[in-house]
Amino acid sequence: MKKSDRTRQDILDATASSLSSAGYTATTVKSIAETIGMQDASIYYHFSSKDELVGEVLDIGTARAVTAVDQALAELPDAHDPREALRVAIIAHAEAVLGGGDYPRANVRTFGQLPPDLTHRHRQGHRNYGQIWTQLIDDGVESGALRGDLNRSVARLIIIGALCWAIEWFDAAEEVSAADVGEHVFQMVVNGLSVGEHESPAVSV
Amino acid sequence: MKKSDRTRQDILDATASSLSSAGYTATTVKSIAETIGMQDASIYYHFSSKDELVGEVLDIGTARAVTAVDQALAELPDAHDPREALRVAIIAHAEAVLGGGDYPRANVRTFGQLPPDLTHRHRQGHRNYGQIWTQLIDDGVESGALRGDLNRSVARLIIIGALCWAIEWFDAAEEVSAADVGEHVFQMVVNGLSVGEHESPAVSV
DNA sequence: TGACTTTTCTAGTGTGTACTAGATTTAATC
DNA sequence: GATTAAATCTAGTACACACTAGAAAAGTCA
Repeated sequence: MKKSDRTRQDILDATASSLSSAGYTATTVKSIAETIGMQDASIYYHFSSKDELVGEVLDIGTARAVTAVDQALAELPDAHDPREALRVAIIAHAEAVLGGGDYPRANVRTFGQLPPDLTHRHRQGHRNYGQIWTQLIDDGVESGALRGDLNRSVARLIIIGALCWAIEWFDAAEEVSAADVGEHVFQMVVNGLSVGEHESPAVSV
Repeated sequence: MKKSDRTRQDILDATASSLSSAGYTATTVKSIAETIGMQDASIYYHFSSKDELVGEVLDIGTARAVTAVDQALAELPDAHDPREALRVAIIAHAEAVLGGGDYPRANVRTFGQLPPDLTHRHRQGHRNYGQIWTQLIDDGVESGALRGDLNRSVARLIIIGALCWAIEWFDAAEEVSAADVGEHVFQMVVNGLSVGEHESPAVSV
């Protein structure tokens, strides 16, 4: 029993690592097996198919990203500026996807390259994640802290998009931390959304 | 001579279409041939390999995006606000990639899924394109219209990233045009960058 | 029409992929 | 230490892929 769990975990880790750096197609069952010193056929003792294995990795990645953002929001003081909530969420997302482990990264990296079955399997998870951001933006607009003249759905997708795409250049950008990227996205995007005379928040200016 | 050119163009068009909707791996030589009613082997009379064909499609896509942005900037009045230049460039990019043909779209869609040879082949093209944006941001900062306290390189990548990622959700977003997406990115990102008391531009507020 | 060139097709090759079946080894239990 | 169960391996299948060779067809022009 023990052995199996350990091996299973090794397989998941190797898959997450490969997905996050090489993408879906280049992640072959054989390459995963080689990474952990096994024959490719042995993988099938633990997982019934490549896609079931990949699906499990992506599930873990989604869960970790959601947890990271939820936890960051939970640590806010009871009465807080809705902009601060957005800031905390953006930075938590950036740290989870860029600086965190391979699992959340695999999620973003393989987005748009997955076979239809897997895409469909994770649609609900993505919707749920998007819901967190919809709520944050709605709170901001309804409290008057954020502009209401823009399409909220488009605004949400632009924020998430800027963060997700960062995975394509983050590794090559030296001297910039994951939190830095989040801070930049917040500074650019939220100060753009924010209504009024810009009492620029502590961090900048 | 005529026949060959026509067929060649059909092959390029079919490849661009497939790349932009299905990605690199799912774009097979056979599927391209089927789209235009040929046998897969016949493709090789016109192109020596799949990657040469794909490379040519990507070259065309890059050229079209560059042309679109350059042209939009050229149409600005001689004396213009650097923010307006950024706005015009952002909208031109959005229209080229989202609303334009399959070629620029293929470029963005396959980013990160290409084999190393092709990635390397287009590195210079991407750098040149990035240079346009670097210049726009530098102009803005040096004229005092844009904040100088943020990392310009990160800012540039965030803007381009927000635009590129839009390809992943744009088709599903109804009632939003490519120009709308560009306008939203500008409103969010540039008003966040801009220094001072926000004389919100005509379009919004 | 007939000679010639251009273009496409038929029929394959070789390689890499996910996956399977059954033998073999390793580990746990009595 | 023998028996059983768990885990891995060896050896293969079937299929999709990019690509090739040479025959066939289509087009061109005297």
